[in-house]
Amino acid sequence: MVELSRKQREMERRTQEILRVAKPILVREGFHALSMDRVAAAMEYAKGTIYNHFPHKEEIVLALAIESMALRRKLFHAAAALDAPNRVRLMAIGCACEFYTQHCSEDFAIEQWIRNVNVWDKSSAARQDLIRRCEGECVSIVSSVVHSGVASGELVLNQALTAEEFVFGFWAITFGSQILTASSPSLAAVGILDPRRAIRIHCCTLLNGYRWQPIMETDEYLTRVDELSTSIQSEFDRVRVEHYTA
Amino acid sequence: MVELSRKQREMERRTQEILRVAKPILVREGFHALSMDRVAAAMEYAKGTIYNHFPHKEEIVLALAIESMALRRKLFHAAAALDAPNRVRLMAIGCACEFYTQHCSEDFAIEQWIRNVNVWDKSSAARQDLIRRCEGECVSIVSSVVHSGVASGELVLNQALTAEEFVFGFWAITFGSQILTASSPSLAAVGILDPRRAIRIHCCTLLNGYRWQPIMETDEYLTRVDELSTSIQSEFDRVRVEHYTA
DNA sequence: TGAAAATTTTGACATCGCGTCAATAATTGA
DNA sequence: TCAATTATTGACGCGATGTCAAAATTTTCA
Repeated sequence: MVELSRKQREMERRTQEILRVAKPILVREGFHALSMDRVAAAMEYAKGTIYNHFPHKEEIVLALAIESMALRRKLFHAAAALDAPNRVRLMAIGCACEFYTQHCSEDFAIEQWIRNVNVWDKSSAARQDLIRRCEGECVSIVSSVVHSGVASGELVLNQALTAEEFVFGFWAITFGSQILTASSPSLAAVGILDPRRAIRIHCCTLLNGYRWQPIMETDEYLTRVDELSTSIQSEFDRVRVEHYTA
Repeated sequence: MVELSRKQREMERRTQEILRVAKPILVREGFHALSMDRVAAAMEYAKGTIYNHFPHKEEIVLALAIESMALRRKLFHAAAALDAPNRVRLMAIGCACEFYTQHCSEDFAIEQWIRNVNVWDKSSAARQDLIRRCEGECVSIVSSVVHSGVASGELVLNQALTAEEFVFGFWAITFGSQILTASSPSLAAVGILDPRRAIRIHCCTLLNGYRWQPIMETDEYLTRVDELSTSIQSEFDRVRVEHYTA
């Protein structure tokens, strides 16, 4: 029915509005500051109405995380779609990770909330499923590049690792370095001043260690990543803007 | 004065008792469940008395994290003290990380709380300093092994990376994989069934990529890490038990 | 159209946790 | 012994959560 559909659209529109109100509170003032009362006040609705959309604030957080992860997936997709050698496409996905952390820092911060047990356990199976699927798709995008590399003979994966386990290494080092950079109290004090550069070098060395062709020297790699990062920036920007305006 | 000192000792004893009560609540039921009222009730003191020891629960969490990180440092120290080639000592530190995550899982979980901005920002500069120092010491232990490797000629670090930046790569990949393993919803679904093994392989490849001598093949490395892990287990256990009984 | 039925919104309410602080209890010093 | 000092207590104000009966609004259908 048209009427029902209109109501559903209105409902959906307000759900989105709740998320728009909640996001800056969560990002700028933290989970604690995000209260149903406050969201309701900001929207000029009663608290009960907000509870009609989300059973608790954890569900709001997961809904926000789903949007954030969708943006990540789009960036990964754009990077993998590059018309370039497979190793370069993998580098481009690395650039996507860097772009996401730096220029979509709110989304990066929101994404981390899904790792909080309290948030995760309290939220609905439906949203948990969406998260799982999106994360799986991100891994798939990367592993498809790895599969291409194997298919084209640029990379030989002996029986020791599957493509997904190969990806896991880069996932871990990228994710780990970004979390540590964002949250480690002693990083600068200990002499790690440019963690991004360090990790780029490690990724290059790891790829060389697996003999992914063409082998690149550190300096060459750093230069190429810089160029790649610059050249792909506008495409990433386009994806981001489109994501936010949609 | 003896009297004053006795009082101080009693105060200190009770501070410890608070931590002993708080730890299982935090670990098993989460930050939210850890309330001052509950700690007070469990200890049969009034809430105000607990507030004489800690100004808020975040400070309790940081105090617990300091203990947990001290245990990590001891394990790192034990691993680095091994009478073995430098590359093997580095492997042993990797084993220490694995041991810590698996067999000191409560401490591993507590450690992560320091990365929560709300917890971190709320806590005292004194405890923040202790955390920073301990983390710095952990990095130092690892980088001293790297320095040994460089000094003995087993590893050539060109001007691209400092020893600390070198360490950062292994820190990131180890930390990242352990967080992902503990909290990533899609890991198993995506086909990463033995993340620890995958990361061991990645670390081996990375070390080989940097040509840290002696170069090891994957299979040889996996076997040696298994042996090493088994042989060093009892030492780690000793360190852990001593830490808990102290 | 209009009135009954269904749906949505509202905000008061019970409950719980935080952090404070004046009152109370315990300890110390002389 | 008693005044002074120090430590403990728990009631209190505040703010957040999640619920639910009452009120308001929308839909249905004669």
